[in-house]
Amino acid sequence: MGPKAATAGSLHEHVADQIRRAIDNGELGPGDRLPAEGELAARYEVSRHTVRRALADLTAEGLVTSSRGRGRIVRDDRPLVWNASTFESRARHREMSAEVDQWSTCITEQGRRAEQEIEVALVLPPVDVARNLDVPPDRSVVVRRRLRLVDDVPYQIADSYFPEELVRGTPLMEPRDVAAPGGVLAYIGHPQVRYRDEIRVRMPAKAEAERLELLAGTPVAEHTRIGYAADGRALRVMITIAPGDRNVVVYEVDAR
Amino acid sequence: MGPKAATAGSLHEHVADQIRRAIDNGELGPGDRLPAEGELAARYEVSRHTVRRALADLTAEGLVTSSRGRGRIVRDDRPLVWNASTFESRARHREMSAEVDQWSTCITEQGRRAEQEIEVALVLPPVDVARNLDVPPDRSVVVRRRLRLVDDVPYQIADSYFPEELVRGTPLMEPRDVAAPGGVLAYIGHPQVRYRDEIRVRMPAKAEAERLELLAGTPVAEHTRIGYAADGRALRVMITIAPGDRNVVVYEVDAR
DNA sequence: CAGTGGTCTAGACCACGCT
DNA sequence: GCGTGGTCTAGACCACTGG
Repeated sequence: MGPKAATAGSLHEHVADQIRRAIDNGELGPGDRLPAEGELAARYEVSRHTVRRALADLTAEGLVTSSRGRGRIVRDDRPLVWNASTFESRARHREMSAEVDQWSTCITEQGRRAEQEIEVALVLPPVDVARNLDVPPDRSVVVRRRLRLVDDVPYQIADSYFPEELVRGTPLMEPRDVAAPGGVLAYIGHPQVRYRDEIRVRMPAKAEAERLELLAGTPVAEHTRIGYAADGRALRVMITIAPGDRNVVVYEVDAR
Repeated sequence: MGPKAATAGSLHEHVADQIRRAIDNGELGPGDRLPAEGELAARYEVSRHTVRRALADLTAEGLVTSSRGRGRIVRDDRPLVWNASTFESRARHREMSAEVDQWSTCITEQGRRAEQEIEVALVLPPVDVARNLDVPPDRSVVVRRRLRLVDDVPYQIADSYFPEELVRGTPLMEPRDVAAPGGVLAYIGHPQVRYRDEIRVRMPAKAEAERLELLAGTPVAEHTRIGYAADGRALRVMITIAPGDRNVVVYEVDAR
């Protein structure tokens, strides 16, 4: 027969549609194993390459995963909730113990185990950070880089940038968990009274995907929080990379 | 030579890395055309299939686009801002003309042209909607489906679900723009005083990708807003699908 | 060791955009 | 009509997983 007609109702699309349908209507549930490539090729009477193309598309859509030797399975994503509107609020600080940080509390409340890998450095700020922090781009800033883990699975990357003079000699320069009544910035004399959050959605860079151990077809939210003092000065820029398969971001808003 | 060594430093990864680097350091800027597949195959001394694999990965990462006959070009994404915290706030309603709706205003302020295609229907609610709206899953609800366009480009899908008894006989049953001082729900006697927003990040379903004319490798934010009355009753569930290449979601938060 | 997915080649034809 | 990407086959070997 030779090569088939192409484009619109292409063979690989047909194969992908069949499998997608099986997943949508529950024939194939989360965790189930897909038939092997060879079997699918036989079933639909196409070459193995065509089956692989269909499966590659489904993988890019985030529906299935593959691993060598083990086969392909339907993904099972049940993200945890991250309440960005109460996170770091002063009300929340008041009702919480001063000993544990906000992040750990948020996760522990959902019955999971939280952990952070922390690293502190003095760096030249990325251009976006310099602009938002209102410092010259050639002026070093302090960055606290955290990899947050839940039950030993990477969950978020969260990098906080501070003007150097603000945090020099404070506990924020130490690469470990810090917590204080009312929040650490308030504790060192610079309470944040207002935030601006910007949320972008994109595919991860290669380095991010590796650090977070992301499967193919997993997008991330890039959540930027700029914290301001009462006089309008920017105190901190926090950039959180939150994989879509592990995070739901929540805001509770008053319709004032 | 035959088939090469595989996996870690695979050939297609090498090719992809080279091109990625050229994009990162500006050798290839947004809008620039990539060399043809054949030329890349020759340059890196691999088969065309291997080049295609590398380019497919870059496409899935959202870095490049392709179209038949025209070649591949580096993507240029400059998203518009959507301020979800002031959107629909009563303060915002007060300062706005009662004649135009919030969405159009938000876009017009950024110097662009907004448009909506609206459709109203009576449907059985999706399970999530039924739960959030606190109605039985077999009880019909009213849905207002909107496709929002900016300069004729699809920008968001926004579907609002209402309990039927709430909107029967009101302007909300009509498939056209509605606006009223203080917001339409307030106008018909059910002001929203509080919202809960949930933001999920995922790859689009096939139908969504087609409706929004998304390029491969474009993730979406699924933004669910549940509006509550003063007595705690849920009045409305709005589900917005916002493509990552066209949207930045913003929240302004008081650190009360 | 058998079975699965991962990588790669060589070669063919089709559909589209542009000139 | 030429050049581009899109689809497809047939066949080969490699690497990992699990019994």
